[in-house]
Amino acid sequence: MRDAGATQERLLLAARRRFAAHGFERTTVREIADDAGVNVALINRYFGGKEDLFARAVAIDLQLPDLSSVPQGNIGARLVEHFFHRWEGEPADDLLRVLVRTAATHPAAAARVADIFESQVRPLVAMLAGDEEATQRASLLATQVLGLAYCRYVLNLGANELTRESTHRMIGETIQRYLFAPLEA
Amino acid sequence: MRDAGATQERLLLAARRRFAAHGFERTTVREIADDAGVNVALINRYFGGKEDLFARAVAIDLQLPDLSSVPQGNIGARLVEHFFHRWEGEPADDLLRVLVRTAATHPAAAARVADIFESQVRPLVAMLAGDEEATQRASLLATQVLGLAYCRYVLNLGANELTRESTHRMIGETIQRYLFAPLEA
DNA sequence: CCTCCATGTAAACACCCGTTGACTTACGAC
DNA sequence: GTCGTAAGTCAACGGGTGTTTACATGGAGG
Repeated sequence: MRDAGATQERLLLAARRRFAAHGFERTTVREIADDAGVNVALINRYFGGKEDLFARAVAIDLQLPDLSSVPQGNIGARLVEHFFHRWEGEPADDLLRVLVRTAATHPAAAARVADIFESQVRPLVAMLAGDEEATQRASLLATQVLGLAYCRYVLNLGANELTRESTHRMIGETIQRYLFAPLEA
Repeated sequence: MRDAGATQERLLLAARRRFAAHGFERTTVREIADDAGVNVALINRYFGGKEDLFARAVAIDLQLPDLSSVPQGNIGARLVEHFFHRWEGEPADDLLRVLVRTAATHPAAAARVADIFESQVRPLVAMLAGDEEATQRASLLATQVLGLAYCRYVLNLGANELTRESTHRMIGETIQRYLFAPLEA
């Protein structure tokens, strides 16, 4: 009944939920502790403080799919499918939302997004489209994917319209273009 | 030297700057008052409180350009040009940044974005592409434009790469597709 | 069964922030 | 010139939040 590891996990889960829903500044450590069903002081005991808990909560892996066996013409669609699945499929859908929401106001989260971009997205794009234009293509891709996440999962803007099949296709084609279409006219 | 209107303007300007740079929760009314060179109490006297000052600070008009004389094939490019000019050209570039940054965590700002979307973007799209698919096309457009703003002006993600001429063209083509390309396969 | 340490609790501390009310100062009217 | 009112200042209050310290508790080892 008294398990330090389990309580740490419950605190992390509650923290991600709160941070994802209301951002860093608007969530209090007491709320998180209440959600987890433990005392507030344990946050400081186990993580050091609110900031450290936050850092642990946003230590997220994108789990980008293996695209080595996907035909080049289908990669855009495959990526969009992956992202939608990632955002809506699992119950722990807060994993990425917390990042997109909090990165707007919390420097550490913004740095984490930049890090994910550098270490996970850019290498993948480089592998697909070559090193030369990888940074620019990855930047373009980021604007569309993060924009989708920002509108749909942070602002709930036009949420009803963004799940339709045609939307997947339209955005998939955009990703495809950003990856492979010639950059110069 | 003692001009109520002028001090209110100075307070609004300082507020927009702070809110744009650090979001709503992380900026204090004392900072704003100091920037404006006046006493804190004036914020409450003139605006009622921090929330009301914020509401006034984000009362922004998109100033979407008149597209009636633009050939249909150039509308995407024209819109992208307008957005880049709007974001980078003027000194008061905080006007939109404050919205995109704060909407992630402040309900009033999120509501304001939704309102701008409904009252300014959707009608324009409806005029260009017809009422039938206007909502979906406007939603798609929003994901790309807000994503660009979010990456470039909130996160500073790949900022160096996103100003190039080719980027304008790539994103302009995306806008063009979201406005006019057939939605169904 | 007793003891000891990790686990968890409770209360208080220290600080910051938004707000308020009483006070002071400048400017215009007469 | 003086008087009144708007413009601006000052200091204090009240609430909330992250953190800390001292205390309680439960379970494993002797």
